[in-house]
Amino acid sequence: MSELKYSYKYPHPAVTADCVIFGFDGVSIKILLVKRGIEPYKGKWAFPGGFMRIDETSEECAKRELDEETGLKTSSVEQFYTFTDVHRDPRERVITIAHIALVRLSEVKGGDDAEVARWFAQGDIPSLAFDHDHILRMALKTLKERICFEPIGFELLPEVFTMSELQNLYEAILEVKFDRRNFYNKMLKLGILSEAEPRSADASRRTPSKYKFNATKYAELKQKGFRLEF
Amino acid sequence: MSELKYSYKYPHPAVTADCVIFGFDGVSIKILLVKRGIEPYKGKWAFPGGFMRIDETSEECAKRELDEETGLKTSSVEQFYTFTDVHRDPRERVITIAHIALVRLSEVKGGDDAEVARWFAQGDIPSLAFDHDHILRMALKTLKERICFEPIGFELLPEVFTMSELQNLYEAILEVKFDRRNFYNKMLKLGILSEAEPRSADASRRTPSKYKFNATKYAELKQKGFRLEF
DNA sequence: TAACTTTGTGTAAAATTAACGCAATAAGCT
DNA sequence: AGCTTATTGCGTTAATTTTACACAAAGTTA
Repeated sequence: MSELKYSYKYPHPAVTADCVIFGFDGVSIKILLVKRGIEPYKGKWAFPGGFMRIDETSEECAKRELDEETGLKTSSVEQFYTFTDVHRDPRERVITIAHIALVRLSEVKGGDDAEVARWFAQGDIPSLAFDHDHILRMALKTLKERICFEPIGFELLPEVFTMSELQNLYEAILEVKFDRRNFYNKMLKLGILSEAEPRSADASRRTPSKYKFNATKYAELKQKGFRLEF
Repeated sequence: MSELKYSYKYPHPAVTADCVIFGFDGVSIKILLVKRGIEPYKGKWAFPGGFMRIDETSEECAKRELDEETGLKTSSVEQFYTFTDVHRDPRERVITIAHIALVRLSEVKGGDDAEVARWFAQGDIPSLAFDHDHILRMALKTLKERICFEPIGFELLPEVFTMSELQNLYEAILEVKFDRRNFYNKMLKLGILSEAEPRSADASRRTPSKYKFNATKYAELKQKGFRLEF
């Protein structure tokens, strides 16, 4: 009555997919963690993730685990590094394909059990299970690099946003400060923003213009190979 | 007398590490392929690689396979993407962690069996085994990105090189042409080059200056976070 | 020998980036 | 209500960087 039904000539590592989930509340970056309910590292916070099934790709696995553990559904899931340290899991040899997921906080319904899944501010992350501290460092580094090549920010912002929100996002991810007016000019000149509404006449100075992401224009730019410089 | 000695409760994919090996002959990029001696894809060209052992990381595996299949030893091996398509190997479920290796052609001794391993010019690659065509496309894309952040070129060039060789390398990787004088100025201003010899007095105009990579200066630059713009 | 290539060293114009000014007006405070 | 502060749109100017070429010396090729 052995439960070990799957046998191989050579040892096979287990393969998992983990998800580093980023959100943005208009001011700072948030990261979603789940509290582990079982050993090892029971009670510690970790990234959602789990064992890859034999008939799914790592991205499919990451999305499935994300949904199962947090109820979030997002199309923006992409691998960024595979962690293969021999002793990263005390149970058996496990390698994990780590993914970055971007979700719109504005679309997240608050129904989650806060004891199980919680958003943490970037500077407020507790020590994590497994090698997830290491995974987090790599994820943050990757996010910084990607934001210069792809307008990933638009996956984090609501459909319609202000220039200040966009700037806050870039500043939060890149950990720098920009001059508001120069940032404004640079973004507009890029051409990947369109004004959401034609700025109503009664709008006063203090009411900011609303923008949205222009996917068509971005596709053209991407074709030529562009890069955001900061 | 079953040979299936390793058993698990759930199915485990096999994990391999593959190596896309780049070399540079002073003019163009070369890629090292090995001819497969066994099925599947027997007789087809492929990247060196093989199954990861249970006690080694993917990089250790990549280096070991590289050595075993081609006799090359290089320290510059780094993963760039993990390929997880469900049917990428007809035998069983195999995911592969793909690596980029950079080797100095000047240090490669020609003793290899040309029937088994051969350098191909970049535009001259035959159709490859498995999903290795896909892997190659990704590797070339990754190389283009990395060369803007790290002076990986210096792993491909001999210890001492001329400015033209360096420019040829950048042009080959990025598939663009630069103005010779502007490239020269930009590279010198960066400060990561030192003159190898103080340009002998009898050297005529046609004898180019020799440079080498200044690792100290690069470390300083890297600290600040730099980027090569092209 | 003539035509061409390769190398070192420039320079001037064009484009981009960085730094900052200012007025209008909403919001906060007493 | 009156005062201060913060936010937004729209500029300008100076510094820096990028781009496009010029030219002479000296090998190489035909």
